[in-house]
Amino acid sequence: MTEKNLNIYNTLTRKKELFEPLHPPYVGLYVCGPTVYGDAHLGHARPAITFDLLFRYLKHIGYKVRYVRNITDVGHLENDCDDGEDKIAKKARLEKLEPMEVVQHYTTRYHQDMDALKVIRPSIEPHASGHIIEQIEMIESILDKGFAYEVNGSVYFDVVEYNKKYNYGKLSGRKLDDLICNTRDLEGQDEKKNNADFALWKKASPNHIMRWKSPWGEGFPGWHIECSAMSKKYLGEKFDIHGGGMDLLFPHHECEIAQSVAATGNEAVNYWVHNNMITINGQKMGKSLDNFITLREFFNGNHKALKKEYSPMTLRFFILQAHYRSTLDFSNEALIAAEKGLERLMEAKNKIEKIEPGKKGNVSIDQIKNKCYDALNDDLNTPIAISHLFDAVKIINSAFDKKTSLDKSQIDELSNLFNIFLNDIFGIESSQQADSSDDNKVEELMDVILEVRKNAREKKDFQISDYIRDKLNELNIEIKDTKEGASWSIKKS
RNA sequence: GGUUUCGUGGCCGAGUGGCUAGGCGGGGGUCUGCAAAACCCUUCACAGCGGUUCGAAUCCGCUCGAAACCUCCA
Repeated sequence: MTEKNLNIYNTLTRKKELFEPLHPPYVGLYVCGPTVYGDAHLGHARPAITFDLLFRYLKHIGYKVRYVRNITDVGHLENDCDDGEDKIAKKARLEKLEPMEVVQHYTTRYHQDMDALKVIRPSIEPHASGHIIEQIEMIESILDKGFAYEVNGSVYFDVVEYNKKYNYGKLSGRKLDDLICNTRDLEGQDEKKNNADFALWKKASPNHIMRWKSPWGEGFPGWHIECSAMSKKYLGEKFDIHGGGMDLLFPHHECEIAQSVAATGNEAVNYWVHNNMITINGQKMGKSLDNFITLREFFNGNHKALKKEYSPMTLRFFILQAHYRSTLDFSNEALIAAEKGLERLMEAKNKIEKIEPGKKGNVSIDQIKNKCYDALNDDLNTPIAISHLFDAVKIINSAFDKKTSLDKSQIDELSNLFNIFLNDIFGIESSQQADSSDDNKVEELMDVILEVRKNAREKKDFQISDYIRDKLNELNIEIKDTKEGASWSIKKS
């Protein structure tokens, strides 16, 4: 199909590297998913869309991809909570719900939001709570290898011991000595041999709701073990790509490396890929900073920082217009700009089939296509690829206006270009679904209205024709008079 | 304090030794009954100071400023 010369930035080496899977044509991809204790915000959309793009592109260039993205429903400590109660448990008590009820609620809503963004669901979406046994097994093998110790029903990873044989900090560029000196004092710290050690298993306090039996008593798994255990289970001891947000680099991913190496002796991941943050007023949008805007709020415009609502496709396009390793700053202006740009792109796409074929034009669609592939092969450079699609927009518009001419094969190539890149790879789809039978009625109705208006215009009765246009405009239906007659579309705002 | 990044035009964002990024906005024009759309033209740039080089926004150094991580976070 195409040359598989995808280059991807590997955080481990801090370089762009040619992507070569361990077992072609199969590719194993693991991405850290959400902790389901609240609605997803714009920040959550970034890794979802970034790795959706990678998933789509890998498949497009011919790989068979198993994409695993976990749901974290256990194990994250609340920072203001002294008894080691995890986030899910805390929320559950506040709302007097079963923890699993909270998990189910927010998982469903997460799925709805991701579906709206046209994020393809992963091949496997394992829950941490469903893999307690696997996590316990992994902890046992780390204990067996002598890289962990048990204290009081909790098990900690012995970073110092591990660092004697391996290199703790290789991913994030940290040195163990600095870590030991610089770590803050936290609850339960006194149980650890060293500050830098981290929990593999935590003993549950009496009021802790989420608890499981283990060889060390009742408790719950540590902060990082789920990803190691589940990636091993579904992708093997060694797999190709592990993704996630940059904020997970340390300690989460660093600990994952240590756990896998300690348990199996193998470096599990070949390529570490990290997306950057979305910022708001120059600061990371995040749960703890309380400066986040949920996806639902974007979709319906219900947030004081939003001037209007923004469609899922606008958000998707907004995210794709920046390179995934750059920070992306949110603002209404930027989103409106993205919305308009996307509209231009979509309108051009819809015009392709209406172009009348003529003489072969002096443009190379193939060249644009190759440039798009080059851009994506260069560490998924979507902004560049999109800029080439805008070049194609100019070609389309000018042919549609009969200022230039394209032959049948060029028109087909354009259609193909947009189908491949805009739809298949970028996952941008028309937000106007024409799938219900009601829409046919609307279609017929609009034909009648436009016919009336056309007659009025021919009689130069512009009062009537403008009245129709203005009234429809009030209903968010926009009329455009082109040389081929009037067309209508529903405005998104 | 340590680790890792970044600082591009009115806004968002690519690029990274010499060749137009792109989008949005602003200005002018063509088209149109008027609009809208489209098309054409146009404006505004690489934080500062040194250095390397025939040539730097791009490499190096310093200064200033910002962010992420070091604690749950996408």
